[in-house]
Amino acid sequence: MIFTESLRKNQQFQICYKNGKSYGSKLFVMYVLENGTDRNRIGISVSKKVGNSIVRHRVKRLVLENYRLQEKMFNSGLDIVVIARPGAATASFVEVERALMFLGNGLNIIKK
RNA sequence: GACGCAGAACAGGUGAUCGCGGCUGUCGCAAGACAGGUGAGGAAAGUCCGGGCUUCGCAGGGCAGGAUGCCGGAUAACGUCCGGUGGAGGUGACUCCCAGGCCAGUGCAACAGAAAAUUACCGCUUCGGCCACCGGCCGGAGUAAGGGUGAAAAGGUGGUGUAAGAGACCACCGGCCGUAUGGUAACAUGCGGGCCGUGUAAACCCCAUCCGAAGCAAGACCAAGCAGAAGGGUUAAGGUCUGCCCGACCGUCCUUCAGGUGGGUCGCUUGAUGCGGCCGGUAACGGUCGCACUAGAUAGAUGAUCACCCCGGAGCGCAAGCUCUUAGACAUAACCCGGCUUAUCGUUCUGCCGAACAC
RNA sequence: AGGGCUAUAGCCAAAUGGUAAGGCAGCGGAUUCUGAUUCCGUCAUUUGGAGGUUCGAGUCCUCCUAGCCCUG
Repeated sequence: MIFTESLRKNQQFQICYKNGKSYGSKLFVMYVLENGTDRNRIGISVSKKVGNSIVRHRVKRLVLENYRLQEKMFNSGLDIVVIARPGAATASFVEVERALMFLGNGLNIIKK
């Protein structure tokens, strides 16, 4: 991914939760915060309640793959945190794509 | 043939496009770019055992504690595996079993029952006395066959015997002791004696064997950075060995508050390794020869889309086949091995069984 | 990585291997003109699941399943 790094430290997640804007759908909750750089940072959080290791890993990959394919459509300079809800365990690639577009439009971070 | 039993292997495949982590090569001061090749499992899981490895005051002894528990073997070791013995199940192939010791000691056995371990309620027999028609009552002695209770009642069944009975005696069965034979042993079989305090050690416990502790966030090195203060103990207290004691070593240690870092390299994958042949062994396994190198991430790399084949499901059809649908089960390495346990859609192969079913 | 705890009626929970206490709630009844209070009665067929030891397991043993906690 050209414009994007990943969020790693718990502290960065906490800052995003505290100060960022949030929007939710059936599958995911998204937090967005401007980070003051020209690059995006994305963090994906999948809790144990969603499923076992296989399921959690798959959800993470689906979200990351979708973001990668749609990367150019997003505004830059953002910290994005995506939290999976239990319904995401059985979601397909297309369903994840729709959910992410819906959340992006709701937070006004998609380029027209 | 189907069903069944045992064992082994596999865990969708191929192609195209986009994408990720190591490795190698080329270019580049560097960041990085390009190319090639490589990249999860039978359980990677649960973390239930065992070992390697590393560190610790690396020495040592005892108690406590824990684990194992028929016999023999395999192994680095094991609670694992293999072969036997005994018991249980099945027609059978075969499968299952924490299977030492209540004649060392202590404890427990509710309710019922006379009695739950040196028992006698209802009974049975006999002797004496009294009342006296058959017979009954009281007392003494013998006895444990029968009844009833219970999960379990002092060997069982049948007979001899007797006043009534009793392993008192006899036959068979069971158990114990001794002995002989076979077997490395557990044990089996035979002979003789002879009938003896029930069950529970997944109750405490006894006996035999084994166990130092912690864990790759172990541990080693490099770089960067900071600031100390207060209180307490101080020759018997402390020093990462879970507890206690002895012994030996060190010379300051502990608590609270405050401050700094939270980066990198190694450990890190060549190993009790895998595959194949031959030899030894009933087997587990061992020896030897040849070939192979097959993930090493560090918030943690394998995914997505499309097409075809295969598999599963549904419909049509005598069948061949066609159409539609679904992308599959369980489950993601984190120092490494040997096991165990648990989850799992299915497919294939090998050997075996014969009660019932079909031909 | 290492270690510990819990699971019993809708909720809170007790029980030495021997009849699954008790309270709250619910339901039915009594008392009252009606309601509250009070009193009586009722409510576990699977003690988280599977197997074993035992004459007999909530309890003892083994293996699982959930949930929670501690240390680094």
